[in-house]
Amino acid sequence: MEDEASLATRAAWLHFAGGLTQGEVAARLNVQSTKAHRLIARASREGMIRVFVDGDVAECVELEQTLTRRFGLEFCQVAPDLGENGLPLRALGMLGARYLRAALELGEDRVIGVGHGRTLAAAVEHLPRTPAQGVRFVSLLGGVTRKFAANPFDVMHRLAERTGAESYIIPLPFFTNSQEDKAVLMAQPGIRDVLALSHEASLLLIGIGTVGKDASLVTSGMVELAELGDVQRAGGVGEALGIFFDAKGRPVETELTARTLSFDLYAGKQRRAVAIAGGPRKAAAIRAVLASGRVNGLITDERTARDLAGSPPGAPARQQEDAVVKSRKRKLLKASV
Amino acid sequence: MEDEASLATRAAWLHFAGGLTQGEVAARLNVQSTKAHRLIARASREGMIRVFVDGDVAECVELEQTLTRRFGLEFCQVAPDLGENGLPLRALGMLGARYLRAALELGEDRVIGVGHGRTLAAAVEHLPRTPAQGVRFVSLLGGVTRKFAANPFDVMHRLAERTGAESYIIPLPFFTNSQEDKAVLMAQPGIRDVLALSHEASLLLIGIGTVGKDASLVTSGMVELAELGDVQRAGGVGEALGIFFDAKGRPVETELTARTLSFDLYAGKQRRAVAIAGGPRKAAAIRAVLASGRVNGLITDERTARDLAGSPPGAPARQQEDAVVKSRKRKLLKASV
DNA sequence: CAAAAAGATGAAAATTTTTGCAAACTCAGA
DNA sequence: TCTGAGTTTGCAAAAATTTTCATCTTTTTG
Repeated sequence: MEDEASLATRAAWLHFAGGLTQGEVAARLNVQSTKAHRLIARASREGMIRVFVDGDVAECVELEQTLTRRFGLEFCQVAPDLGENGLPLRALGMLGARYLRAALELGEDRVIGVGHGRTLAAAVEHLPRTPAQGVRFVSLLGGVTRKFAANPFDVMHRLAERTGAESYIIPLPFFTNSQEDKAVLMAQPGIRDVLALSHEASLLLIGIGTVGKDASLVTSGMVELAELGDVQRAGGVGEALGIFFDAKGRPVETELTARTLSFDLYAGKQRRAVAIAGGPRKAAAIRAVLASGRVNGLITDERTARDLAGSPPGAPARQQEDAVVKSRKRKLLKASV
Repeated sequence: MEDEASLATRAAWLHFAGGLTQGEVAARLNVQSTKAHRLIARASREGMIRVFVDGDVAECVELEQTLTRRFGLEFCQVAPDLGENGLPLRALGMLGARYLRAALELGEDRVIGVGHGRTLAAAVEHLPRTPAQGVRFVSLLGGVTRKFAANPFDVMHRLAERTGAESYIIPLPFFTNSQEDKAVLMAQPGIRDVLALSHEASLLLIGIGTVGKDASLVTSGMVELAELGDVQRAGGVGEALGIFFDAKGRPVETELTARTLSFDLYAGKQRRAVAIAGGPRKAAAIRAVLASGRVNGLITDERTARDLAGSPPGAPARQQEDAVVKSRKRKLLKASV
């Protein structure tokens, strides 16, 4: 077992780093070429191979500039369209991982706050092993869900595992049962420390949620649909770190607000807060959150970026034509990139 | 032109990040599949694709630990064997580039000193574009060679080009004709400044040379074979930054010493000095240099590491058998990893 | 302006990678 | 020791990739 994994790594190294043909790898390792293939496939499957594409795509760069200007951002990154259905998790995960990696290697941030959501999970998923002792990750919100869906603790754990950094979580529900509960829980010794730590974060990585009935807040069981209904009626369109914003970017106060257990985006100094978000139904939510001015960086995908930029009439149609992604089995790199 | 590069990036992104087949990429981009291939190949060739192999190769990790202990190093990295003939430039280049990149992104070193040699050249060759303004590279030795072979200036230039950093060279021979010449040359205004700068370096990247007749010092025409003979007779076995060391790590004084135009490893404070070296005939030289205690990091390849670790009797022989690497054209990833 | 050189293109061939499948193996439980 | 589910193997076919080569375009240069 152990031994085989090491062999798989070696095979992958020979193939990807050394550029040997799978046949050559096989010869070197004294195995059958199909076995070499399987070793390499295994290494890929287990996520040992990480690929980043660094160059610029003209259209995306343009969108980045447009969005930066339009929303007064400090920076913006747009991932080229991969034609994914539903959430563009792959594209976002990739870019998010690249950003996070750069931040880690730059080493300027000693404490990094982390939000919730499938998109953030995808970013961590794509992060290559990057040693970063001295950095501490801290969860910005309570993370107990009823159903399972990208368990936030897993995300934090994986982050710790990939970087060797310590990571602190808040083992409490995102939304408490009552305002009193919230006060009691927040006063717990362990919890207080984590909350205090989160205020030291110089970089916040956050997701953005919608308020529709397909919002992952609902599907993951964090909130009841009815509760979200209140928010919607009050004008809420987008959520970040448990705060709901209306279309103008103003926080919406509802009964939920008082019992939300999360980092207070409005407390303390303005920090570097980077949102990673995108997807067919997210544009309005993203607009709302950006309008709040509490977020100064955005990582999104090309289609969403186009939406946000105000979809110019003569937009290139060719992307759409055959947007149907053949659902064939995933290619080697596919699974792992 | 400009436009094509962008398209190439998009194609590469679709292929590597999205996992689309080259045919699918072609369809999406409305081009011929062979053109898609060429676009992707181009992106790879230009170093836009970064591949990380995350897993550890058990044997290499073990060797790293052994060497770190045995030579009292601060750190050691061992590249898995790629079965290269002659110098393992690819493996070393790869690991060297990774190290340099990490150092650049960490941004702690404002001045980085750079030595000579094909190995260092290979490391720079593999370095992806890594913006690093504010860093200055400085050549640690004179670099005029008689014949051409990995012209040191080219290395420095490429380093500058890849990183956007300034780089300073010493446009003089490595070995001057006489001791008097050396004094005169070193007093030149421009030269003095560069030498002064090199003393500010907090990180030194150096190569290690042998003293045999195939030493690249000889083949590149920097030294006459006869001159090296003197060194050998005096017990010299390895060279680093123009200083020759005997098997115990003591510097060897010869006639050559007095007219060597290079950074003085013995001057000033001990710095972080990392040697990148490996290859079939280098073990003795590396031992000598490490024994001097002037170097505290080593990046080498698996075979050399095994040599250095004292080649245990029952070492795996299978690696050796078919070490012949077919000299076929490079695979896509090959060029870029 | 025309010839030469350099570069891009697409069809087809050669090579490499990936998958399907049946035989061989492993190993816990009867 | 035998049995059967679950793996692992290796062959061969299928799919994808890379290279080759002949042709066509563009650029350079005399």
